[in-house]
Amino acid sequence: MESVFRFELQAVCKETGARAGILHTAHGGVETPVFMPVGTQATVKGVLARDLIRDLDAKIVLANTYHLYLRPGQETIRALGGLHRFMAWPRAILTDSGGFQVFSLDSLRKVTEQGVLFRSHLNGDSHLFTPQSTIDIQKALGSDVMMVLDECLAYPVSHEAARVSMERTLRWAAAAYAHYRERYSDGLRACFPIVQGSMFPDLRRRCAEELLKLDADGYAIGGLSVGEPRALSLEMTEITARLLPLDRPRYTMGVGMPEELPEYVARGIDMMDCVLPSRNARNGYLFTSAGRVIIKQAQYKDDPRPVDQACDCYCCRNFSRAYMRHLFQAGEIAFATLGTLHNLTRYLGIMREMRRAILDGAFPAYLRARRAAAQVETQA
RNA sequence: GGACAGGUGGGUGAGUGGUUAAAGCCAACAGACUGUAAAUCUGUCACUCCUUGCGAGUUACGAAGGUUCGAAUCCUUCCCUGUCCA
Repeated sequence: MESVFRFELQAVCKETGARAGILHTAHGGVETPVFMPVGTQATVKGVLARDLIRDLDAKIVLANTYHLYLRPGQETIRALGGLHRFMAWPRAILTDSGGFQVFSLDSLRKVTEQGVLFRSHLNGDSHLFTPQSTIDIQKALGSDVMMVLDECLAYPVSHEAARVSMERTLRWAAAAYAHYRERYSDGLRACFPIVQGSMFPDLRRRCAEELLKLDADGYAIGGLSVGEPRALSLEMTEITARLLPLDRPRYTMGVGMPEELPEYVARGIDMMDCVLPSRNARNGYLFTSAGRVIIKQAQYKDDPRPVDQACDCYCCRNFSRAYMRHLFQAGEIAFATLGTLHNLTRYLGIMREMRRAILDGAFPAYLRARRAAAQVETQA
């Protein structure tokens, strides 16, 4: 029986290795390269699932195992028909394992060989997350793409500490994958292991090579955007991506700024996610084709122009910068909605441009143009 | 007319003799944010000067005087605000 989940590679840029494809899931196809909006708590903060579908036409979003396990609990979600039904999102969902919370909640957890012992950030209760339990939780949620539990390290760390951690992440990945194969590998969903190794090429290489033995549905590159210089994130991605199988999707976790997206795609990455478009929107930082707009700045007080004159999102079609600034200053909820809608439009628009360029064999020219534009913005 | 209570930096509001150019909050201004403990967080917020320093000077707690080494803080008078009584 052919698996519902599969990655269809449609085009590869000869010059850069950038790829265009379709990730077929039980909840629809996902054209790649893709940016996945982050919806940690079963909602992309600020926007409705309806907006994500009608306005943004997003095909896949993220949700988070740790957060949904703590509240409302995966059994509650399962009883209500699963995560897709729960959040009225009929399209694909990728769930992160909680590995990022090892990094972001570092003061509330303890890593052991067995797994990660978290003290709940909500009430202090202890919860042990194991490679197997995080897969069980993600299955209960009904995730289309499950992630194995990994240890996301902060930067910088010593080579030795990174090696010890990476080896443990490898053992966890093997355990999680065995569990997944045994119980849930029904072709309706996928499971991705995560390459770690901090900023050490030899560790990245070893980790990737070991994970290849799992013959996984796809591969993620984790442990980036944890405080390292941007060039290092790209370098680690490049080193790692080269080792990954051509016929499997590649996912760089937690990146990046809009001008960085083409750089990842140029290194053969198919999937990305980041909280920047949604979080920064709520904090008044809007991404535009002409650079950033920090909407609270006094210069926008009477500015009648849309946030981005080259954007046709609902926000830019209807509202001025002056209005957006007013909403932000007044603390109005509508600002978060409009700003997030705009920022995600920008991100998804960039991804669509890139996909088209790759399919048209025009990606190298696209990349050069984007790099030139980014150069100009940096100097401005 | 009388009795109380008050008048503090853009707003609010602490401070009731010295470590106070004056807490906190708000507003304003600027910055950060990268598999979301975030509609969050940080910085600036009287003026002038320089050798930019836990630097120097000036002005400032209704007004004007006074006491004191030293006053937003104590005293006197005046002005204003609120409440109550005539």
